Amino acid sequence: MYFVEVILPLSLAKTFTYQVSETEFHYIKKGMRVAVPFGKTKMYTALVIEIHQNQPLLYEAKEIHEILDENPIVTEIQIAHWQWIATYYMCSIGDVYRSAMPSALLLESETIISKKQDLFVDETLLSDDEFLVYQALQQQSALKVQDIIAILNKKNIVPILQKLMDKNIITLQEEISEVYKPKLVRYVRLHTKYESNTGLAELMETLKNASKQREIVMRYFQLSTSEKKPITIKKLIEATNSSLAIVKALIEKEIFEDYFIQEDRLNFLGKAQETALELSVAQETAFKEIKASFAQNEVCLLHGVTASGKTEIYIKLIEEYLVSEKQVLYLLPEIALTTQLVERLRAYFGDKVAVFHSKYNNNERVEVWKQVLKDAKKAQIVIGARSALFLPFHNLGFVIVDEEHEQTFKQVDPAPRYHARDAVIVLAHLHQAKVLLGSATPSLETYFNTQSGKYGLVAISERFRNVQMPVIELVDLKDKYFRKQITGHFSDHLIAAITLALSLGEQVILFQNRRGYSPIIECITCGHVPQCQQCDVSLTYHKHKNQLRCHYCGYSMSKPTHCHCCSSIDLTTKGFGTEQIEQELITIFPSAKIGRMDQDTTRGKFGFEKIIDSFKNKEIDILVGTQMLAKGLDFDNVSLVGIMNADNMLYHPDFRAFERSFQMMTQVSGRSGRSEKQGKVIIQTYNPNHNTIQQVTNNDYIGMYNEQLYDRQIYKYPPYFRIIKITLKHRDFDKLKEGAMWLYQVMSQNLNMPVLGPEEPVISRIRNEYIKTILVKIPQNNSIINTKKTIQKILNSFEVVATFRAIKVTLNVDFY
DNA sequence: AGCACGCCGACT
DNA sequence: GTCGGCGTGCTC
Repeated sequence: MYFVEVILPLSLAKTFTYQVSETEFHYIKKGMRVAVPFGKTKMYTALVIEIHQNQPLLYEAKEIHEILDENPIVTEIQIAHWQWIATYYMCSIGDVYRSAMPSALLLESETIISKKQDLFVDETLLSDDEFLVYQALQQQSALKVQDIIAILNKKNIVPILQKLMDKNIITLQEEISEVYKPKLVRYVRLHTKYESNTGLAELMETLKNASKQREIVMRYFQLSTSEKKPITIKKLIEATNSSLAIVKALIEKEIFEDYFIQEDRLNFLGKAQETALELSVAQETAFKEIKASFAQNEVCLLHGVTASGKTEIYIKLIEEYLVSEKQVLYLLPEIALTTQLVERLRAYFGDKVAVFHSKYNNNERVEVWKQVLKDAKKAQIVIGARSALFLPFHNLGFVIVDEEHEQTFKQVDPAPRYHARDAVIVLAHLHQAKVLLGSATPSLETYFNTQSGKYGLVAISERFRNVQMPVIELVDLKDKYFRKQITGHFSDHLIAAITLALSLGEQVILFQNRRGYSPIIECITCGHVPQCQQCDVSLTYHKHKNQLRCHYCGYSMSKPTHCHCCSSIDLTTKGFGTEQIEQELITIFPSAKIGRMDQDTTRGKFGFEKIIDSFKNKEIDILVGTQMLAKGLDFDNVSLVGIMNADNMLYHPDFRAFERSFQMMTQVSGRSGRSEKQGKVIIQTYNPNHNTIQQVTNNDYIGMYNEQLYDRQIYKYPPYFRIIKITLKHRDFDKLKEGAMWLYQVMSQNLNMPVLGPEEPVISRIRNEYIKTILVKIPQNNSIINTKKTIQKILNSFEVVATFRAIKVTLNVDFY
């Protein structure tokens, strides 16, 4: 007997065993997909990871439904990598499988309802609902479950279908349909009967009274002789300035016939334009140092100040790996950044560059997947956000993780909650490839690894083309308020600097790390603050839409005219966001053009690009935005960056608050002065003497690193301790509290390390679910693997307790 | 994750 | 009396 071991795209810890025939046994290879029945009704796309002859003893294995691939579409390295992710991040392999594969390759079955052939139905015996379904089936031969739900306007349709089955009127069928659709382009050619010369004369004769059609035919001949290649319908219509209807008429008359050719979606037609790339002395030195470092270490950190020209070094390195025919992966924190970079890389590498990220549609993703799988030239360099690391590389030689410190590399929800930087280092190790991490403000962990000798370190301390680092000036808000030198949220100093920059035709960026108008609306009389009904947060005021909105669940209500508590009409706002800054700018600088960039203005597919483009084209003088601004964008006409309030970042209840504040302020400052002129940065703060702010001002990364590292050691945080966060959620507060306490006690008794909690997070209720968290801090010298095993065992016994089973538990390893 | 099975409240 | 709510358990 023959069996295969498969992974299912479900959050289940186990693999499953299915029976196959002898022929199938010899055909199937690891990494192929098979459709399998699972449970009573469902069919899933499973992935074969083992082929064996060990019959399961406790159950009878079902047979697979069909084999979906001719060749493996997942490599063995990938399967090994997925298994590492599942173990390390404590999730099921099914979770990894589901998020790693483009969804078009992972099909679920759908129930198709169809009417039995040639039957006589006594319609009077049908209920109303049954009759409606029966009637619908007379018009359409097959219906989906969703269709029937829509027809009957009911959620539970199973009983009705059951009755129709009993009456022998319908049958149900499970169907898996391929979602991936190759792109087909429609072409025309002359019908075969006119190919001969006599046929041609005959054709002209038939068309002598149809001038437009005749013109098209004539034009077709011209095109086919001049182009010497097939002609698309689109081209023919354009060339003759006619319409599809006329061409269709010709096809119907059997003068033309149409046919389809499959086309590749990943067609970049441009050619590499730039060839010679000159590195500056500093860049050249760094380039050589990186190569030297790769002789020793698998991973190297390139720590270059903002605008030090890291991209040019990346390009030079990529070139070297292309020569040795290796695949290159370039990871970026944000999709929005890809456009700028893709253009730049394509200028050098032409059609060898492929792009992969989650905003791509399913078909495009499948095509990138297939190109990478066959090690095609047109996908030799892949640029993508974190999910690109799941592509089926065979021959990976080099990985770049740009802006390595960015939190967006860590997936928060859903599982697998992996960190792309760390996961890709493991992947590179499996391929024996090299990894270059790049950042102006490296994460503490990474820099720590360079200090311990685990990673190599290469630094660039000067900007590209000798541009100077910006001057950073601090404005003491306390003093300014005392002297009444504040208009809205702007100090006189900042206003003067903006005025100067505008008068010189230069652009300004203002940074405020909070969207909306103001985070809180408060009643002056009774102090009441409107809260979200479902979450434990106050509602944020959005002036433009005159709404109060919850940033956690999206709930919104129109702005109240009076206090819901005491009916007073004296309402005031507290705190401020980008929207309010924008409003104030309009009154202070009425002639300036002002743009805003935050989650609210960058919705939609090209929202981000639109704002960036109009800023680049100088259609915007002052750009106000949130942290999106900090993400490695290049503008050369920005001479001033203003940070509206540095303090709200510093006092986040998070052990990384200072590190993050440093990174964010340094990155935003880096947007200033990218061409010959030295840029300026103005930071408004109530704490000008705060260490972190001083470190930003002095561009003192090492100072920040040493100070924070000391704190991390004292307070038991990474890199000295690894942290696993366990989140518990339930609608019933008491049940949650009891369960969390039980879990905490068992864990602190069984784990020989700090266990903290159960704690209520700052936002302790979201969408009507209460939340508690427990933190486990694993010291450096402890075995991470054994600790995770113990935690898993404890969680298993937690699930056995009936009252706790309903509590949702999520695990987040390295949750920062 | 789905989905069926099974036990209790609100309707004809 | 039934419809339909969701708690529980299983899926090779």
